Amino acid sequence: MPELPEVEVLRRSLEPRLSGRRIERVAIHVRALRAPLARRPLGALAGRRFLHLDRRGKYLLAALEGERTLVVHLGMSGRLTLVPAALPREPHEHLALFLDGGERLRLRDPRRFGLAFVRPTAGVLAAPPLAHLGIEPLGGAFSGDDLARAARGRRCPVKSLLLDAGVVAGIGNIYACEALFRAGLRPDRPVDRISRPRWRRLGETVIAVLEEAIAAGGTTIQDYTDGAGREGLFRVALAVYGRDGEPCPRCGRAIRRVVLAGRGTWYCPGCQR
DNA sequence: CGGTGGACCTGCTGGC
DNA sequence: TGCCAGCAGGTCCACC
Repeated sequence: MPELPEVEVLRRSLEPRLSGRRIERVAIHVRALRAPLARRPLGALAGRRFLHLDRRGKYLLAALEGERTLVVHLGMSGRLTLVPAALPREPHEHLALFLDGGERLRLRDPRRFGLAFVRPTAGVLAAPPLAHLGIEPLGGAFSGDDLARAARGRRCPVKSLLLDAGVVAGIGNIYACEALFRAGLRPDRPVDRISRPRWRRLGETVIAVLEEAIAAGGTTIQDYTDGAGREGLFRVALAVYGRDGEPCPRCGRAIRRVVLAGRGTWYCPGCQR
């Protein structure tokens, strides 16, 4: 569900409400998400205060006192919200951190593709599964040149390159489709048939679409909300994603849906070559 | 080695 | 109305 913009909006919404707060109790209600929920390390978070929230790709990193970091990945359907502690537990609420001040941070995830685990703060970025992540597209260091470099020796469709977290971290299906539309590139164009200027343009559209989505509060299709339960508004700005049969906002031709590498893929056959 | 397809889960929607 | 197929924002792993 959530891609980089949604995780970043979540981070911004939770950071001021979490930092300095103390975890009083940890409740675990399910054995495993995508990986088992380790009871002991999660339970050992009790008594610690939140220091700050960071993000790496689609991972949310909550640094706590005592050199512990809680890492959360929302998978497809995960939702992390801060609610009153007395609010009844909802279905699929798998993990809850009860905080001082009478609130709880809860993780709901119907499909259980998410992750939640604890690591020593010092090594969290260097250890799996974060270690292999590629460049941060919004860090200021990213450009289309990074994509061109990663494409060397490969022949996969350009959309697969954008979705490869080892190349760029945080782009998912929605923003891959939207960036390719804005760059005028067909999703199935092989990466060995893209010119340097085209790569640069794609790099720029990736940054622009991610930044605009963050400014709009992310994209809500079904599940996504920020930490306060607010939905994202970027859905109305989507040009192609989920719009098969609708007219292209630029040329009016019907948006087409195909399946590429197992994922639904939307593009305009007129504008994207 | 790179690339694809299936597996992992639940829930919603649309067609019959 | 009810049922079932298909599809969903992600990632990993087996296989060619």
